[in-house]
Amino acid sequence: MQISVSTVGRALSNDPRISSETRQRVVDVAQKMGYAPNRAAQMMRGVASNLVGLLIPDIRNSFYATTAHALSKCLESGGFQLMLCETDDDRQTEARHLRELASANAAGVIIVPSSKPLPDSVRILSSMPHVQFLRKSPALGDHCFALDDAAGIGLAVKHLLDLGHERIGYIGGSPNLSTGKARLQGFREMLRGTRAETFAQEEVGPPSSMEVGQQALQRLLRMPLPPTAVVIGAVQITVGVLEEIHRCKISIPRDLSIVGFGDDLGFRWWGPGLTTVSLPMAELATSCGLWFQHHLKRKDTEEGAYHSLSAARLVIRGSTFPAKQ
Amino acid sequence: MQISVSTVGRALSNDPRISSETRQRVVDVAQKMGYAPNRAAQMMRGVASNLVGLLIPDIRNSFYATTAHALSKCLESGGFQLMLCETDDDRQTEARHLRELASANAAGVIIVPSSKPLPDSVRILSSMPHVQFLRKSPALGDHCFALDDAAGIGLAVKHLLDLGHERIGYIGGSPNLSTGKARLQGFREMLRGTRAETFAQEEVGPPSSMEVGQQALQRLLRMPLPPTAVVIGAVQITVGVLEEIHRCKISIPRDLSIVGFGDDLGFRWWGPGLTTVSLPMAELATSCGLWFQHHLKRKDTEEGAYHSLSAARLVIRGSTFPAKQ
DNA sequence: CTGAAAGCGCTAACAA
DNA sequence: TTGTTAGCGCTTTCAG
Repeated sequence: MQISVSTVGRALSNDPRISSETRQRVVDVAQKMGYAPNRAAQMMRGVASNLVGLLIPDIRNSFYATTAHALSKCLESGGFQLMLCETDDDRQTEARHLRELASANAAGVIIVPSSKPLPDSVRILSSMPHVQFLRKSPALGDHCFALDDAAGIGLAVKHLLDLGHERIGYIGGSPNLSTGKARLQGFREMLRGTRAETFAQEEVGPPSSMEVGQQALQRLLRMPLPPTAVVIGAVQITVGVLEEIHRCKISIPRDLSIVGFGDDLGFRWWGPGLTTVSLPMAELATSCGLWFQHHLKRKDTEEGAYHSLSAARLVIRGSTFPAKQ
Repeated sequence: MQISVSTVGRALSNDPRISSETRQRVVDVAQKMGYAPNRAAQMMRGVASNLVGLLIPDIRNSFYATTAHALSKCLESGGFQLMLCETDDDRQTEARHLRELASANAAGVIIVPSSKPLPDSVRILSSMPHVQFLRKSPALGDHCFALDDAAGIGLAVKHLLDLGHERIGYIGGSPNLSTGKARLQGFREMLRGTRAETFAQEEVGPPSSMEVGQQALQRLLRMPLPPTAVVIGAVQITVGVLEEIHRCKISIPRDLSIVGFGDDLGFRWWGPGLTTVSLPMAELATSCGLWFQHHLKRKDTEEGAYHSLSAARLVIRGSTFPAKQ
C-alpha cells in the first residue's frame, strides 16, 4: 500500500498523530531497507547539527590533550561530536577554522582564543553559541571557563618567599594573552611589599614553545646576581626549562629552586621531583562541557554572562628548597 | 545592481565563464557580508563533505596526540577537517562513532581499530574510504599505515642479548591486537635459539592502561628467579612500569635493565634516562594523511591494497647495562 | 489520522 | 557572458 512522504516522516519522528499500526509498518520497512536519515537535508531544514568545534593551540600540549579527552567524553554522552581544530595560536588559522565551522553549521564552539582574534572571527562567533576556555578575549563575549591564574602563581611565589628566597625570577607566556597577563600580575602582587620585590626579574614570550623557556633560563642565570628561585607560568615553557636544566646539568634544588606550571606525567620523575602548580584541567573541561551542552539545549536568550574560575593548588616536591642565607 | 544567483555561484566557484570584473564585485560583497557557503546545501547537491573521522583509543596517549596533530596539519592543507573520535578500545563506542560519521557523510575515516570490530562497523567502513592506522584488522580492508612492530621489539631484545642478558621478560599489549601480536612475535623470534629462550617470561594485557605495567612488573620481580632485563611493548604500559619503578625505588640499571616503547618527553629525564624503542609517529601520520588525501581526491576504483611499514629505531640511554656474570 | 505542497541554499542543465 | 529554473531529502505548515 502507498503512503505519503509526510506520513513516513511523521512515523519516523514519533509524531503522536500517527496510528501505532501505520507507524509500525513504516518503521519495519525503514528497518528492512536500512534507511538512514540524511543529515544534510535535515540540517537544511534547520535541525541543529551535532558538531561542536574545539579550537586549541596544539593538541600535543598535555593540557589540551586532557581537555580534548574530557570534552569528547562529556559531549559524546549528549550526542555531540568534536571537531578538532588546531590554531597554532595564529589568527588566520583561527579564522579559517571558524569559517569552516560556520559552513558546517556547527552547533557551537569551545575556543582557547588567540591573543587578538580577527574581526572576522569575532563576527562569526557572535552568531554562534560559544564559550571561551582558559583564555578570555574581551571581544568574544562573556562565557568563559578559566583557571585562577593569578592565585595559582601566587601560591608558587608565596612558597618561595616562605623558604626565604629574595631573588625570584619569573618565566611565562606573553602578557597580551589573558593568561600570561594574569599570571604575571599574580607574580607581582604576591611580591609587593616584600624584600624580594626589587629583584623580580621577568621573562616572557610565546607560551607554546619550549625554546622560550630554554633561552629565558639562560638569560636569568647569566645575570651578575642570578635568581635563587624561578617560577614558571606556562606548561610548554616548563618543559623547556626542565630540558635545559637537564641538559646543562644544573643541580636542583642546590643551585636553584624551581616551581613549574601544570602537572604532566613525568614532572614527578624529573630530577628531585618538580614542585609545581597543579591544575584541575579534566574537571575544568568537564564542567565546561556540561555547562555548554545545557546552554546549547535550552537555546533561549542570553541569560547573562557565565564566568567560572577554577583554583589551582601547589604540589611540593624536591625542586624547591630554603634559600641559602 | 542586481545579479542572479547563478552568477554569484559561478563567481564564487571561479567559473571561467564569469568576467573578472563581475567576479571581483561578487567576491568583495561576499567578503563584506561575511558570506559562508552552506555545507549542508552543497552536500545535498552531491558535493563531498570535507570531514575526515579519526578514530583512536585515547587522545591523552602521546602517541595519538602526535598522530592527531600531524594529521590535522596535513589534512588542513588539503581543505579537510578532522573529527576526533575516541573509542576507548570499545567496540560499541567504535561502532557508534562510525554510524555518526556515516550520517554526517564523512569523506573518509582514519582508524586505529579495536581488536575485533563489530559487523556493523565493518559494514559502514566498507562503504566509505578508510585507512587503518598502526593496527590492522583483517576485516577492514587492505589499506594500512603501521609500524614494523616485530622489528622494533627485535632491536630491543637484540640490544639486551648483546649485553649478555639471559633472563629477559616482556610486558606488552594483548596479542589479539595486531600490534600486540607482532611485538610478541618479535620478542620470541629474536630470542629463538639463544640461551635466553628458555626463560622468556611474557606478560600481556590491555595496552592502554598503566596498571597493567605496574602489576606485570610486580609479578615478574616476585618470581623465584626474576628477569635481569625487561622489554616493554606499549607506550602506556611503559609509563606504568616507570611509575612503579620510581615508586618502589628500584635501582636502574643495577637491579634491572629496562627498554621502553615510544619516546615520550620525559623518558629522557626518567632515572638514568630510558633506553627505548623510538617511533616515527609524526612521519607515519603525515605520510598516511598525504596518501589518504590523494586517495580521496582521485575517487577511482580500488587500485590495489596499500600497506606501509615504518621502521623504529633504538635509542640507548642509561636504563640498560651489561648483565652481571 | 493522513496527504499535498512549500521551501531550506545550493548546483547545473538549459535558455538567452 | 549572464539569467532561469529544477530539484537534492527532509520538515512543516495547511488542507482534507
